[in-house]
Amino acid sequence: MPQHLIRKLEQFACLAPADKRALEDAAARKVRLFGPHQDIIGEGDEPEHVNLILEGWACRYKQLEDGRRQIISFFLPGDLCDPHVFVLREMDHSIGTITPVRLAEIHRDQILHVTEEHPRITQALWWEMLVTAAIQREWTVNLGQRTGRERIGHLLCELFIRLRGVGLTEGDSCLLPVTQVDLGDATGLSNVHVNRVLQELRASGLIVLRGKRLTIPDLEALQRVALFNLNYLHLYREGPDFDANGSDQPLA
Amino acid sequence: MPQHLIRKLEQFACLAPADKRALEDAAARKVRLFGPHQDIIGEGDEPEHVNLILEGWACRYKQLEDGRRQIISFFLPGDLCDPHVFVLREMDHSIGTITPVRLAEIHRDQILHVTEEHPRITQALWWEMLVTAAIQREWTVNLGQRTGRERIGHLLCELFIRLRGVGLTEGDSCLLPVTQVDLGDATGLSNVHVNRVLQELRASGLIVLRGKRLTIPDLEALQRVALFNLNYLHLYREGPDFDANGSDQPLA
DNA sequence: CGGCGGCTTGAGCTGGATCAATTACCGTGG
DNA sequence: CCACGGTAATTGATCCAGCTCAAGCCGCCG
Repeated sequence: MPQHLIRKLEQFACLAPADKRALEDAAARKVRLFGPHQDIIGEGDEPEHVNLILEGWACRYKQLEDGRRQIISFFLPGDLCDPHVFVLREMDHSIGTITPVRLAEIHRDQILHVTEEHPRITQALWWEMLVTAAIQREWTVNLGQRTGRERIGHLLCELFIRLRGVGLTEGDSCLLPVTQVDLGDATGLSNVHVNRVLQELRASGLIVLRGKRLTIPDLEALQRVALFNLNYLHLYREGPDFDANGSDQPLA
Repeated sequence: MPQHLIRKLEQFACLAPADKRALEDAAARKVRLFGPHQDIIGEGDEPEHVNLILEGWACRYKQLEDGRRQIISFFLPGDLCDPHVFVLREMDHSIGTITPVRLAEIHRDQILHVTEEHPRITQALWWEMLVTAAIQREWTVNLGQRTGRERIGHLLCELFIRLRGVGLTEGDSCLLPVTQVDLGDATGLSNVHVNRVLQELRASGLIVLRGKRLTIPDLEALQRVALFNLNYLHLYREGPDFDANGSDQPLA
């Protein structure tokens, strides 16, 4: 079931068949379905388990008292919503679906068990946590320094490359099941302005966007326009003989 | 030496004397001094150890090719710069000082050793990592949704409360050793505009700022103006009989 | 005393916001 | 097959928060 997670982790580590089976097992215990635009967990709730997105898109968001809403990150298939969140008492933000979502609820004991038995997975989850943090930092840069066109371009690059990492692109295109309002909430722009920026990107041939399908004919060109530097996604890969046992896991 | 770190962690967990000794020991091995406006580690470098700020202010930042610079987070005394960073091959951002800084370089094995022997510390470091991530998310909201005055107000609230947590406030005031350019780089505003916002906050009596000393006569008022909600700092505290052994550590 | 980094202030400009329609795109029921 | 209703995309017009440029000022240090 969790092919996407496995595929993602394999960008970093080589997992043995037993590792994969352990992940499959953990993700099969409890599967839940959500409709579009539904909260998976809300601010103030107590997190009880780790959610693994199996299918569909979701997002982390925060709403200010006066209604302004910021999307803090997108969750794509294969993404884990905080593999450790139960250390904290309550959620300081919400997680909601964008499309219909199928997810696996993984109990904390499961996580504990899997990571105890499978050092490669532990190592790979560390990598995934650190990359998630790096993405969050990059969003800070995006919102703080980039212009509208750069922000949107950057976000599209990131999403495309992340989707590619879990096998959800076809050639130079992918699905982009978000509204322009969502894009605005993620980039700190108004929906009207998002619309205009998208037109501009279309007009300069940097993207093709029809319905929910995004095509990026020349990814490098878009990256250039958006000042997108791949390094923060840390997509190097350890050698095939990589063995997590050989390198100690910090904090573990 | 690492009183600030200990004090910070004690906001969350009760540390035994042995725990504190272990932290003191780890932080005493290798101490380094930096001048102001110096890089501690740069983008592209390979991280070799964990840095613990003992004294002074530093920041994480990222510079775009054309010179635009975003401060991604501030490091205050007691802050750890990524207690796990060596999982990644190279830095995707830089860390630089603001004031002169005294820091402890902690070797990864040290961290490993301390966390193996001291579950309460492990738990507390998890808490600190998660709060760091929450702060990063809040910055995303800050940059994406808040107005200039709200952004600056929010940042000042956050810094004040974090400083208070490590014992570096005196009553309603603290040191704020950053330039207005720095504040601009952190909030995505121009230095000129930062200046005007500060004037405005001063004029409305929300802050007193003379030289490097910031006074917040009415913190709640400033919080209200900045739409600052304390919850993301997770400053509840476990009971005095809290014992990390009783609650499993995830991923460990 | 002169130089320099940082703070202030003024003036004019603009990226992006807001407000207000209008139009395209469904999915649904008749 | 079409009419209907709701959501999302688009367009136009106007406004403003925050930017840029430029100059002056202040305090500190060599």
